Amino acid sequence: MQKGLAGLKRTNYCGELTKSDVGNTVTLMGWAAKNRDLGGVLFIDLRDRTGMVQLVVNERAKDGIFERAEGVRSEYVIGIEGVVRLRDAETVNKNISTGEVEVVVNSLVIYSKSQTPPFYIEEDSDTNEQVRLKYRYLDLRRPDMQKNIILRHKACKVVRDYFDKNGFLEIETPMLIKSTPEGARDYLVPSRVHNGAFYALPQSPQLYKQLLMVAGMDRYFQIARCFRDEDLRADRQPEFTQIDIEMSFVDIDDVIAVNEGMLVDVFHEIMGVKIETPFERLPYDEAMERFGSDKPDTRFGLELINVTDIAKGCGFKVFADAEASGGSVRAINVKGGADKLSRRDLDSLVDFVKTYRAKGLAWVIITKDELKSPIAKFLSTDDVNSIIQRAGAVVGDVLLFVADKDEIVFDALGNLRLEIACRLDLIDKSKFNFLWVTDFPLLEYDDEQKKYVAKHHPFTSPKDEDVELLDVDPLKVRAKAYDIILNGTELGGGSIRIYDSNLQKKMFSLLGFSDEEAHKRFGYLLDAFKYGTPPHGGMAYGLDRLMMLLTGSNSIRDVMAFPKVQNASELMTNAPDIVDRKQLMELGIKIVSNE
RNA sequence: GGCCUGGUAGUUCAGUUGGUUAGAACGCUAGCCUGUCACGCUAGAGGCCGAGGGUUCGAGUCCCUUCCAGGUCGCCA
Repeated sequence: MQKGLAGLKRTNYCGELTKSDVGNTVTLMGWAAKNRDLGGVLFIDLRDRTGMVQLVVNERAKDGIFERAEGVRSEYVIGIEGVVRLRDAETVNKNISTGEVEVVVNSLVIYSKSQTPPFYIEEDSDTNEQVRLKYRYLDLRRPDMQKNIILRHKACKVVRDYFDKNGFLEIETPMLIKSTPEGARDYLVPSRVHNGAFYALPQSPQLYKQLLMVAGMDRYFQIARCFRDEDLRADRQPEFTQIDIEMSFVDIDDVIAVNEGMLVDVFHEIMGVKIETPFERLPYDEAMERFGSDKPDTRFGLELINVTDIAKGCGFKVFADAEASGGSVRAINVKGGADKLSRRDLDSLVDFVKTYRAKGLAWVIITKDELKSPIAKFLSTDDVNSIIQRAGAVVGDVLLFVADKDEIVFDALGNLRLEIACRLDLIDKSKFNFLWVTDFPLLEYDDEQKKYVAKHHPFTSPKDEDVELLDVDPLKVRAKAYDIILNGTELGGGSIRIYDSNLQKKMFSLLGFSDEEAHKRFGYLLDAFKYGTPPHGGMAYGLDRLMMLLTGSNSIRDVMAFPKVQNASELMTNAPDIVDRKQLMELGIKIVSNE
């Protein structure tokens, strides 16, 4: 039966005991990580959030302590009172922070016993994630998970302190909001009071933060939970956290400066890394041309080379056709690749680009006196020389070509570039390459829906000098949008917003909303804009992705306490689950089978 | 929805061409052990081989279906 703390009061944490505590009587509480029973003396490693310390019990100890200690198994929760003692030089354990001392136990209470845990509570567990997630409360006891969660807390604190210091107010926005069917799929919450009506969970606090600017709050931030009902990935969860920011009376440079300051603080406090500002800025078009990606990893080369003009006239139909249908032929030059990429490797790279809808990958190996390539016979000597010259290729290099629509060429080569860098170990892991990608297109054309869609979101302002193009050539209009990229990962993005209700109306109409529709969905925003709206703009970061980078994790799940698995369920609680008929009745909901 | 990888003891894995009673390590249980820290020694328990169906004299192994987990494409304004 439970017996409270049994008269003990904790005086110290396990991991914090040092030589300076020698001689002190301390009371410790925690989990028994290990019990080494040597017969006449036994050792227990006692663990808490801060680390571990070795307890010693001798068989001569009074009050049956030795017998009780012998019964202590892994993960029992115990409290002890004891005296800190210096270890003999030859028994010091250099592997733990408290290895120079140990605690001689004078009294011992077993607060709770533990079943044998399904996996070892240790650093670097190799246990299947399925098991770890089912017993997440045990997984979270492991030191590396505790470290991640603690670091996340610290990062949030740095962020809060930074924005506070810079005049931002932390303001909460609602979780039960109006659905906006634009963008990702919404999670819906049925209303009991309004039969047949639904709230949505926010995909982001976007409109509320803009309305806070209209409300004169001037500078807002929030560490906000967001929800998107889309398929999961290693770096995507259905609920995730954004560091969300909005500022009044600013343009791009102001927002960028504030955000660079935040990243400087975070990297200094959390990583002890001094990062240089201002960060490089790269226009979207250049990012795509050079790296085939709007979030380029600039820690290595392998830049894209456009050879469309040379390839269009060659005898290789695939190249000629790509040009003729408005696409392009582009290549990357793998320096010295002839020795590093076997024929088998090349074949696997062909398969690799196919996952990005490329129809194939042409390769050319440059040897001393000939080209080794399936397409060599289609290329004239002139063509070959021009390509080699443009690519700066020399003997031993391998050129890899994709020909298709630009979109596919960029996607395939952009990802191929990363794949090769990874395989050939070309990435300097010690680098932190921060980069702003700017001048995104405001709109994209969606072939399926046959209409324009917003690249960022419908509230993004066009660049001042491009506003006139809205009527003439909307796809040419560049946005006041910017993404922050670190080592090829998009940490966040933002934009300067439209603050003029007429421009906002025009934007909605370009996106194919009738006046009526725009009013129904976003009327409150358009109305608000009629009452004096400051120019404003902001930014949002994926906190989980940031923590993934800061902790060197491979998955976003390792920086979240209770993540969901790929089918969006939670293995510990088994959510989502069916609910009582009575609950559904109250909500006026009837389940219709999907089959 | 598509593609790829995996599922065998509590955990991590091995399991030959389809062939007797499915193995190892760690963990667990019991006993011994006074300086261990991956303690050691001795003994022992522990299996619906993800599930269902099929082929076969015989299936962990081959085939089909299905479930689960991971990665990824689509999707993610």
